Amino acid sequence: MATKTVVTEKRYRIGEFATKTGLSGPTLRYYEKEGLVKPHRSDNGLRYYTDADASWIKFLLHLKGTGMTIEQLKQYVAWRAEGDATITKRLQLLKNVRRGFLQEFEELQHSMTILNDKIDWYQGKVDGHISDNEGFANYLASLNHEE
Amino acid sequence: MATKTVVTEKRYRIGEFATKTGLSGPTLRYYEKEGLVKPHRSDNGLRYYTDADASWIKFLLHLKGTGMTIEQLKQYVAWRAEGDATITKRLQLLKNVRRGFLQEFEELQHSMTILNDKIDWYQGKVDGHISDNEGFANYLASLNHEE
DNA sequence: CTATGAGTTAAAGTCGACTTTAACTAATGT
DNA sequence: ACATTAGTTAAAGTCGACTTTAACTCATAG
Repeated sequence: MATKTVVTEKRYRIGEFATKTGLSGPTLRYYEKEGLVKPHRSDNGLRYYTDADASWIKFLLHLKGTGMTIEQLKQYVAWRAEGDATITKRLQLLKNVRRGFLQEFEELQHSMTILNDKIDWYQGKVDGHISDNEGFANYLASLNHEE
Repeated sequence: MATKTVVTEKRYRIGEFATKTGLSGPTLRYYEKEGLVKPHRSDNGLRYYTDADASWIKFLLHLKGTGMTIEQLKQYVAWRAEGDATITKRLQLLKNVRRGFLQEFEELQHSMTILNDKIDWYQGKVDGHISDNEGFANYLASLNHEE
């Protein structure tokens, strides 16, 4: 009789998983304490994570990247655990997050413009294109940005 | 002999200036303590700010918005106080800030894509376009984003 | 001229998001 | 077997960026 081979999903212990996700071990434990991720335990009591857990963490980090706080993520995860009944709540939460994010995004673009102008101005001074005593306000006025 | 009228710049006391800049009084004092802004004093000892101070604060807030920390702003301000000898240093600092900011910007855009996809997925579930048991991973795969 | 609302200072407190410490147990290479 | 290296917990500490408190003084309308 041939040996039966059970294909088991890869198990990552916390150290390897930390490397994989770019988080630290303590941060993973912290996220777990906050209920954001639920690793599994091997028979010996050590945590292990799977590739599915990695996808989940990545998704969470993207949400976090859009400005969601840990508290908001906890709310989202709590609703998710409640099942389909909370789908509209989750959708609403994500839409609110997107609204805030878009707003922030516009401000970022404006700041980027200002930063670029300032860099150009300094570059001009360094390269001698801008007279020694032309101020930045002056220079800005010479561009056509609204403020 | 006609009365001489000296046109004086408007003076904002801290409360009015806080409203004008969107910062709080304590925050303005904090920034002052960190050397980011130097308000003036009237004869009675109260702080006052001018429109030029407001422009300066706005500029600082834009830099802050691009990800500069208070410490970096302090460095920038310190160099600025040293005069033209530090222009290349300041230019270099701002360019570094821009590099980091652009990098962050790309990550933000990616997160935005994920957030949008997730919202679309929820919307699909709510509207019934997506079958009850199609997971997000599945849905993502049906789009053509790289990850 | 006095009540009420700003403004003053220095110092302590808060908050979010981790990080570090301490005191342990488990796994692994030689 | 033993020395490293990795993992375990709960609790305390850190850090950046403010915010709050306390104990004052100053400004101004009635």
